[in-house]
Amino acid sequence: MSRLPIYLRTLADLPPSQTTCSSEQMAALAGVNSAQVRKDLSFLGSHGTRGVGYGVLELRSQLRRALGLNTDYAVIIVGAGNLGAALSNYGGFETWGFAVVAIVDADPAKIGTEVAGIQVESIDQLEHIVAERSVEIAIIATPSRVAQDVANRVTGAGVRSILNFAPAVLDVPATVKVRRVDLSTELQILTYHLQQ
Amino acid sequence: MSRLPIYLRTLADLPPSQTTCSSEQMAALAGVNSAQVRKDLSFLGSHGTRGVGYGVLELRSQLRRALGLNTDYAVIIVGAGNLGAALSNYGGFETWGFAVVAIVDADPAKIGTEVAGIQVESIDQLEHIVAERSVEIAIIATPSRVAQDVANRVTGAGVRSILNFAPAVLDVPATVKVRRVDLSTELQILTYHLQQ
DNA sequence: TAGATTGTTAATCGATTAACAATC
DNA sequence: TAGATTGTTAATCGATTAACAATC
Repeated sequence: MSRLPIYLRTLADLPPSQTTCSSEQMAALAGVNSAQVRKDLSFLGSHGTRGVGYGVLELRSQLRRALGLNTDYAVIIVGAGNLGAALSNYGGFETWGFAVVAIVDADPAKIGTEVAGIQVESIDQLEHIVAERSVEIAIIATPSRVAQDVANRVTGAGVRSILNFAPAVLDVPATVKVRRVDLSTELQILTYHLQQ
Repeated sequence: MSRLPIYLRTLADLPPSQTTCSSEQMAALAGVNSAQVRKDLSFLGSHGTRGVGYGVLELRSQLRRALGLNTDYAVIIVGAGNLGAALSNYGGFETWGFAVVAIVDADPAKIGTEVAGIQVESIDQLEHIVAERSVEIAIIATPSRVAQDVANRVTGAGVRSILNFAPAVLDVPATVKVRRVDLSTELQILTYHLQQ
């Protein structure tokens, strides 16, 4: 196992009201095999007790550490259009340790307005903001036309992780990680089952 | 292979200016192994010519058929907030055979306004719209609080595919397929590599 | 002690890839 | 014919799972 399986994230949220939990229970919860759960947990340096199960509190903090949920990551959103606004308003980020520290846009009419309680700043400030606020993740929510430009600028400024919502393939240095959320692909996958 | 690999979709868009294309070229394009390309295409009932490659036009139409890109799917967007608006404005849907036939919202202030050239309708009309316009896919872009309610209503109305943007797990009949786009998970995956 | 559950091995399964005869 | 590329087999690789001794 080179990388932590993502299903473990659901277990990082286990209610501590239950003091222990068996691999069988966790498997049912996460929809995987119990042997897999035991194997993955043992890889983390397991702390189960035979005949009893795993201590939930211990497990939670262990998983959170392993999954990087204890650190806060500073996020910049580039593009204050509908998508940028939707992302800013999205409630789920803080829960998982992401802090939106800036929203920037190129449109002078948008600069200075508030989106989700954050003032939109000028894209001219991008490099400055990234450096000053230790931004680690950039979310590109611009038209595809300018996505590559933005990617160049954020990577130039030192960002090493990009979440790209623009329907465009970005060309970045190998050290930069890009994840693309392609809404069409998501719909595509849904249609597999429509065709029986 | 139980299901068509999604990487084939990139090949369905091959420029027909090039009359033939080798498995090697396609592999480079899609970032997979050439043997895999040949195997998958042969599964579709292959039409390559040894020593030459695959006919691009033939391949395109074959892939489009196999991937279901020839049919048009009617989509309803539930929620005309920032996310709903972002999705409506998203240019990529039509390209892949999805037609947004309605946007509905519960807020009377939003009903009647235009989003991406489509008039927002009342959520009261949901069942009526689904039936009348043969809606097959629902996109849930509402607050999580009401997501389950919406899911109940759209499945009740006959929708069998849901793309869920609300950070909530939906409880639906087994015959209904739900895909959840969880923005936090996407960020999560990005952070794996931040931790070296 | 008896029952439950871990941790780990070995078996299984499936997916990926190398290799090459077939053949354009 | 010579070179290129397919289609497919067999080998490899990795991931999943069954099974069970260890042990709480």
